[in-house]
Amino acid sequence: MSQDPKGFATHDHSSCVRSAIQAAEAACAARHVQLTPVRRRVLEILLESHVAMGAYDVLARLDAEGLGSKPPVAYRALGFLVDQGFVHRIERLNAFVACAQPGASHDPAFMICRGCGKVAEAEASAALAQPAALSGFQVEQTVIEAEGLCPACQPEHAA
Amino acid sequence: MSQDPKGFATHDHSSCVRSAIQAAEAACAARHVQLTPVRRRVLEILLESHVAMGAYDVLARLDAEGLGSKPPVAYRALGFLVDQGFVHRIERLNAFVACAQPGASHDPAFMICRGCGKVAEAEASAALAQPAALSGFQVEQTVIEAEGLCPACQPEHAA
DNA sequence: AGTGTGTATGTTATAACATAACAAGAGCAT
DNA sequence: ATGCTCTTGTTATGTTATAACATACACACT
Repeated sequence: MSQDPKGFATHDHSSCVRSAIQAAEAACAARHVQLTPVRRRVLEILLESHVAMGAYDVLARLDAEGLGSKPPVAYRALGFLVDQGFVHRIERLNAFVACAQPGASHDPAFMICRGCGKVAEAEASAALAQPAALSGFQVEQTVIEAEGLCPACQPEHAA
Repeated sequence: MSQDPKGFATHDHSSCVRSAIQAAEAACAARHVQLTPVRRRVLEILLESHVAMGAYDVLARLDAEGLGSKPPVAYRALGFLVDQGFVHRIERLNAFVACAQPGASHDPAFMICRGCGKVAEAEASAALAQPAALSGFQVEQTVIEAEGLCPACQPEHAA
């Protein structure tokens, strides 16, 4: 698929959230796994923005809401959401971001704005297919993360 | 350049080490920075294998040799080596590996074997060029890390 | 109702990774 | 000898992540 990366463009965020939650609910039902209150709330928290959050930031929110105060609570919920593909881990930041394209590609690529922290999701070209084939390496999972500046955070060059 | 990834193939490792050290010495001289004993030793330690090491593993080695026992010693040396391009940080592992291709590309891509831990370095195709252009994102640095199995660690399928 | 099973959560403790901040030495130029 | 810069030493702490064990809850079977 050659989809628009979507990430940084302004968009109807509330519908973005709604569809993500619905997709998660549907997927959980289909897979016979539970979107429990903690798990659902963590997903909602991450969906509030397209900014990546650390596990302890998420935990602080849970704590404030009385949903849990100890690290494993946050890590377990995040682990579940990552396993189900509703949330992605950003290795570069040791942080987590809600999946922007529910149902779309696994092994996505990310563009991380160092200005505003927003993370956009894009299609991962098979970046290592050729060298892997050459060397006989069997790729199981690929991390592709670019850091830089989103359009809104770039210094105006013309004016 | 469309270079052989080299990584997992057996090779003359001592010459591999020698050339890396020489390249580092030359580069340091050219840039008027110092390859001090600690820095040099850290590079040598990482060069002993193509396996990524955590900062604390490196530190343990330094400590055993009387070269330093506190985290900042290791992190400073590693930071220097990364800045100079002699060592790469593997985000996925929170670990460090000696650069296998002194002088070659910046922004390399890595293949990480989950069996033996070896890390091979390859050319990073411009994996995000297209989506970045589409969305107006200005890429400054890219992390490309594939995890999987190197040829030696793949279960024999035929026999 | 009682019991077993599986899944999820609560809690303690600790492991693993990383850096801020300040003190002290070493080399070199003035 | 004084000041400057770079490097290292050290203390303390911050940040990220998980192992291990206890508890609870739901459902299924008898």
